[in-house]
Amino acid sequence: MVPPRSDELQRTVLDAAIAIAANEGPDAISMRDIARRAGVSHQAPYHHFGDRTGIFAAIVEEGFTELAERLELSRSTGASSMCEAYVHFALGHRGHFRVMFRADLCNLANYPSAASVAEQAFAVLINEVKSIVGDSTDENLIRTQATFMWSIAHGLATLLIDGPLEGRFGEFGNVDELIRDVSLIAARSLQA
Amino acid sequence: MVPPRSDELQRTVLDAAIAIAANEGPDAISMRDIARRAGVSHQAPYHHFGDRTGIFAAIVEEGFTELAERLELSRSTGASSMCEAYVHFALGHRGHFRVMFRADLCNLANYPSAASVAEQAFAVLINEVKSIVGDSTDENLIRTQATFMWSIAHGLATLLIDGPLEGRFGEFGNVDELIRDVSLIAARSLQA
DNA sequence: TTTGATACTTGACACTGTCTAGTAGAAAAA
DNA sequence: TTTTTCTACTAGACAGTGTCAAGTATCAAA
Repeated sequence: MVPPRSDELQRTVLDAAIAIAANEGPDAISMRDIARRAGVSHQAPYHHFGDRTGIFAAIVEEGFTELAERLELSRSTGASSMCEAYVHFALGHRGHFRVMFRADLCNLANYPSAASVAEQAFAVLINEVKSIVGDSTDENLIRTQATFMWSIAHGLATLLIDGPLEGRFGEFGNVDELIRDVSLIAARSLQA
Repeated sequence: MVPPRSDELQRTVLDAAIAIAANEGPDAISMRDIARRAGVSHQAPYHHFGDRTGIFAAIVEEGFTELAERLELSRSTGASSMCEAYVHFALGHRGHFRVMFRADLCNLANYPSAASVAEQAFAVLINEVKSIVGDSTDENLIRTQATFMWSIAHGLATLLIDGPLEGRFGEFGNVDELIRDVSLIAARSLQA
């Protein structure tokens, strides 16, 4: 077996795992299979990630880091575009998204830095809701509104990725348009 | 090994699988482990379910059957209570719900009866939206509204089950109240 | 009495994650 | 310059998994 002896094995393994998660789901990820494709021994990936859940933690961390960035960027253009940003991130990073919310794959309590960036992404969302309904509003109302907004974005993303929406309304037409329209309804009801 | 020689093995296996899916996630389901606990050989469950995906198909079918019933029952009391019914079903049947939307676990194309009841549940939802916004409304608008309603219910259910909502707003208080409030906002924006 | 179906059992296979114990090469310390 | 230490791997073994193939005991129908 030829050792590639390169520090990029970590990245190679991670990218392979993300691609498999996107196409076949996270459970189809096999450490040995990835090692085989990378041309290294079956134990090489363990050096970089500890164990299988270490790979999932790395994916979660990378995913939430980018999600937080995207949400932050969309803040200036209002709640509707933040919702759109959430859904578009999910569609563009299926591999990450499929892992990020699967608590059974990886206990974030064991990976503090991953848990921290997840926390950060949620904070952006809640701050946006606060800036719309007013920071001084009843705590309970803010909770309700934030949950509403998050549910819409998360639900639409999940349904689009998992497939039950596909082919259910004729030939489906323009997905981006559907995302925009749903996001607009959500943002409108937030103001009211 | 003592053969229980009872037709109830199928039910025993199914219940064990559902319980494991609810507590540790569907991927923790092990055919051999379930067989061991049921006191039968490692191949006994295969007689009833064909292979591992057969168990998932059975869970999907049972889940969508009950979900369709619950949604149908809630129709008389409006869109808000249908949304509540969806979320409460998910919380009360975590094992089923966790499997029902995981396309990677089981290709429904191979299990027509499961696919059929799933289709039926979605139809109830869409019919309700039609009866609210008006059957003659623009096809595209109905699609948007139905997607909106489904996303809210599905998103809230998923977030509650997967845990990211828990402990994020103080001690969380009354979950039923949160579900009702979010459902009310959603139903209100549907009318507008 | 034979046949056939049902509900299992047993054994084997390839594959998995992970534990343990190495090793080749480069950098740091003596 | 030699020795030590660290990094990035390799190699072998183990228990556990889903699944294929080939049995067997029980019972109803022909």
